[in-house]
Amino acid sequence: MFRPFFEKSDIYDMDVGTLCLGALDMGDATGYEIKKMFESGLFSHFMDASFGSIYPALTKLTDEGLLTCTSQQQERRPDKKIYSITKAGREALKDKLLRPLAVDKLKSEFLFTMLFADVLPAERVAALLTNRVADLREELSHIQAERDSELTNGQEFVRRYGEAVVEASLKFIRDNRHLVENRNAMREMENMR
Amino acid sequence: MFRPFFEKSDIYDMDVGTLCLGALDMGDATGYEIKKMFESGLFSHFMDASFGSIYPALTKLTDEGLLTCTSQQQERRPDKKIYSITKAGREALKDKLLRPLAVDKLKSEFLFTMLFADVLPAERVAALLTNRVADLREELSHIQAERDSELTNGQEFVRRYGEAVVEASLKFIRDNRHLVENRNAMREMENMR
DNA sequence: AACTTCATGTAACGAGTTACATGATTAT
DNA sequence: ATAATCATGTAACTCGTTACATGAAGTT
Repeated sequence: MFRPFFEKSDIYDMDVGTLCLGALDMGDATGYEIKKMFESGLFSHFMDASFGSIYPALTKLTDEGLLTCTSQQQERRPDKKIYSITKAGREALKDKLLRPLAVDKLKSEFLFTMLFADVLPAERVAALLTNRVADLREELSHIQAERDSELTNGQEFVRRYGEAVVEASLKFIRDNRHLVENRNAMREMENMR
Repeated sequence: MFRPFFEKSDIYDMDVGTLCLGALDMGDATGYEIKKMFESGLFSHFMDASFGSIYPALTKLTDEGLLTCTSQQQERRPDKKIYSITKAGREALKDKLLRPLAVDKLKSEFLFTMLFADVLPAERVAALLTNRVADLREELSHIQAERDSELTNGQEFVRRYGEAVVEASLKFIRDNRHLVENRNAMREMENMR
């Protein structure tokens, strides 16, 4: 009988605090800059967080001694708070990264919608596909833009992974959109086989 | 200047209620069966929900007239409640599906972890990759198992999409794992280029 | 014996988002 | 004029999960 060697509560939860720790492991940054990292760049492809969760997380992590914070005065603006990860912070991050991972789950509104392609107006389906292609192309160009920068092996692996998946999606849509766009063409192909 | 033609609140939110409506559009089911659909089968690849959200959603949807419910008595078990989507329910679903979509976002703990491959123990990285391959293989076999069933074009599109992405991921890992597994090999390859 | 499947439901809790507060500067 | 960028922070809210309650039948 299979007995799990870990409890559910042990499963590594990629919460905002951990995300911030990860971001700061790559260099000092402010909360604002961390948000930007989640919006563009390597991180953006598989994580997200809002200011409303980043700022409190940063405060909490600092209280716990996992980060240090230096304020930099600015004129006519709130002080810039530059956070740095501490040794304890690096250890806490590494600790989290050694825990069992949950299987990733994609939440795709696009795929959910495509499930009903047959009952949706043809223009809607076409627009959905076209937008999707545009989004993927944009994502691809962002990913490729990061090619030049000096990345660790891990970062480069992740970058290429994203690139590969986006390229495969793009190719798939190119090759298969007729299936949902042109319903008659589909039936003809079925018959030809 | 760009003026958005829709408000944020208009953006289609794939909440549990909508997921249930979608599931029931494919045929009558109980809450328990809907949960199973989210755990395996076509739906499972990009959505999820627990009993704690499915049952209340079903009750709410019924109150709103989007579903009807017939109880089926059972011996020594709670009555089976079979839900059917109503005409109003189908319209509500279609309505939702016509709203602007948010760009999908993958939350991947695997990729987040791989970002730090360089500072993680080699065995951890190897195990991560091996587990990932196993998970993907399993997912692929599930997706392929659905091949025979009679699917609508939309469903078949989604099935093949999942298949294509999983295959691409598998191929990617096969071709690129050396990048994070064997750090010296990586450097040698870099020099050879 | 112990666990899984069947079957529904509720309450407590948690982690996040959205919206607000504040406000100068620069780009369109 | 209007909006976006910079910059931080808090409070209300939302949506969902987890854990519990209940309990028989079948599987390992």
